[in-house]
Amino acid sequence: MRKIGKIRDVAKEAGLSIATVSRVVNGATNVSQPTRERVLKACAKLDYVPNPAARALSTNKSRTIAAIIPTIEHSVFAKYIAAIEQALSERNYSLVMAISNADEIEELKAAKKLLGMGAEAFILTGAAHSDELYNMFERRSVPHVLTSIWDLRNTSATIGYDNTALAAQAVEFLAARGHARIAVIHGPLAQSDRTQARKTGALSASQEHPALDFFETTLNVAGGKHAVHKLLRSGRQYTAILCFSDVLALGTYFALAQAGFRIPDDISVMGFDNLDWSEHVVPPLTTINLPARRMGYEVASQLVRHLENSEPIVPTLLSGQIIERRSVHRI
Amino acid sequence: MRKIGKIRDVAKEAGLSIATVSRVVNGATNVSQPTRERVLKACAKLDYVPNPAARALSTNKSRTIAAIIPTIEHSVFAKYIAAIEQALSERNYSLVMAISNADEIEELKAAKKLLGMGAEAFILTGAAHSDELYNMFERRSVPHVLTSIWDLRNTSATIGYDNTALAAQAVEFLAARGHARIAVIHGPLAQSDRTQARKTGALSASQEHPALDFFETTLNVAGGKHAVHKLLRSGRQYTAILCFSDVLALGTYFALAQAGFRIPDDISVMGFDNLDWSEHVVPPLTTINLPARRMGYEVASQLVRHLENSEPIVPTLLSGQIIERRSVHRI
DNA sequence: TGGTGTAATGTAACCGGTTTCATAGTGGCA
DNA sequence: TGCCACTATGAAACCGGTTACATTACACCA
Repeated sequence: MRKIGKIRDVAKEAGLSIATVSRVVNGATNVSQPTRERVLKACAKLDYVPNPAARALSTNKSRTIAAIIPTIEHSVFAKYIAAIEQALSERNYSLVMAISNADEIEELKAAKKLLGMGAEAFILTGAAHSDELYNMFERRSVPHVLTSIWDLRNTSATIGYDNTALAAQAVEFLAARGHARIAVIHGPLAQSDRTQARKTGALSASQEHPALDFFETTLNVAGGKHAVHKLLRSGRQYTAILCFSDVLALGTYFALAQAGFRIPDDISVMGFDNLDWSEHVVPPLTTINLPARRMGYEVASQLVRHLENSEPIVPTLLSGQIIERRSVHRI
Repeated sequence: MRKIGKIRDVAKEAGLSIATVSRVVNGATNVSQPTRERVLKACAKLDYVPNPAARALSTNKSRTIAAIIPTIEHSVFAKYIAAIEQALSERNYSLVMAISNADEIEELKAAKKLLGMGAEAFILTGAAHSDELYNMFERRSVPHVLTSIWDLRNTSATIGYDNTALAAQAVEFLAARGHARIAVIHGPLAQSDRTQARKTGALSASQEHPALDFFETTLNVAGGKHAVHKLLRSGRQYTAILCFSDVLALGTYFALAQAGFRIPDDISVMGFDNLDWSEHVVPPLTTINLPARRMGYEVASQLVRHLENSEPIVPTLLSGQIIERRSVHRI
């Protein structure tokens, strides 16, 4: 097993100084062609890879960006993280990731750790974060962006959707198709300002009509099922169920099937997210497309541009659209 | 905005040497209590956080472990990654992640980048990796473990399941319930040695009886649906469908519903993975539980123990079990 | 009382790069 | 031929920690 060379070894091997080796490795232009080749040959021979810590120490740059997400076990976040990783990778940055379980304390702890590990910038989800976290970012002037939301009044840059408007559109969409009594199923409000925003949006679009009843549950298939059971037991007649996540809609599909309801003949169902399987359920799910992948890509590339060229981070609204499929019926 | 202090500033503030500050920060025991307190106060006052690059440079440790996964958009990987992250986090390590899209070239590129970013160890998926990757690990003696598989003959440590045996068990399970003609739906063989192993296992358990037909498709809900369409068009009468992933099983459920088949009365369906929604589909899916979370945890903790105490990495078999629910019918 | 062992602290070398600045070498031009 | 401008290269300072080793101070004991 050959010994792995350091820059000094490479310099010795090539009969040059370490400064020249460094120049070649970093692609400086003021190196003559023959010299460059000698260095490259020596590098290859010694299997040289620059020590990242040394490099980070002297340049004061780690080329590492941190993302903290509430959970990865919801495919909308998985898509989003995949896009971030890809975008960073293309720009030769690395992603360090932590999962907060939608808990501000855990998030703060994770952020400290990631900062202490050299992250140069942070990608967060939503607007709700501990003051201490914001203070820390402020004091150390750590660039960061809030995603999945779009809010120009926020002091931090936001790149994401207008959850309020989108939920309002969904309600309007159902109302326009004659639905007057709608059950809304959503995840835990306490854990997600985005869910809150959607609820607000739905309410603002209804104004008594259509009538909206909200059912809070856990954000998974089981939660969707439970909510439907509850809603069925309530005895009220709903003509449509609006789920604030396709995952809940999937649970809704199964609970309704079990109870003998046909979609959309007996009751309509609408989702939110447009996950990759949404068009393949039966009947295909009418939902709102959230460009999670584009969001991840956008955040990552803006952050890199900011770090490399000090370009400002511009708050960006990503537009969602209603995807009409077969699960909503016109009354 | 206060200036963030370096170790020298802290030393000056406390009226001590940088060595003492370093000792306190790193929890060395040979520091007197009053001194420790003075240092801590100075640290707090200057908001001191050790520079990770400097630390990594002098200790030659980055406390960073890399994981390369084929895709994150399959929830079994998401669960697994979440567990890795959690385990590493508890031990004060960081996770850097890359996605290979099941492509050896991409994987190699990612590994180089992550190594060049300071990863101390690697977590890979499956056994199929480029020779160059193995050589690189060899030359630089990078600790690594292969997951999702278990193979004592592999020169690298493996921590995972015995895919072959598990698939065989699944076939035996169906055979024992009287199924003589089984359709097996699986993802792309070329991309996954685990899928290949499962196919091998299924074949070894059948020996002509039960008869097995294999349907290769994409690894998602749409793929499951397409495979079922094809299988239905084939005209053969299958009494059971075995899916090598619950995701495919979900597609199968919808395709069968669409075609007017009832599960399990008309045809049985069995899955593989036991994703969190598998027990909530209707009927609840009989499947094989793969302890993805435990696997992630195990890999991460073994790797950390290896890095910190040079403990050897011991290949570990994680047992999967058949979870019998309602989707398989006894003939 | 002097010697010795031990605990607490300081000094300085070192980790492996990048980068500033100095210097050597070269060709062009008067 | 001598000077200049410019390119290619090298020497050394520096990044911010850790740690081996030196030093100091003090308690204990013969």
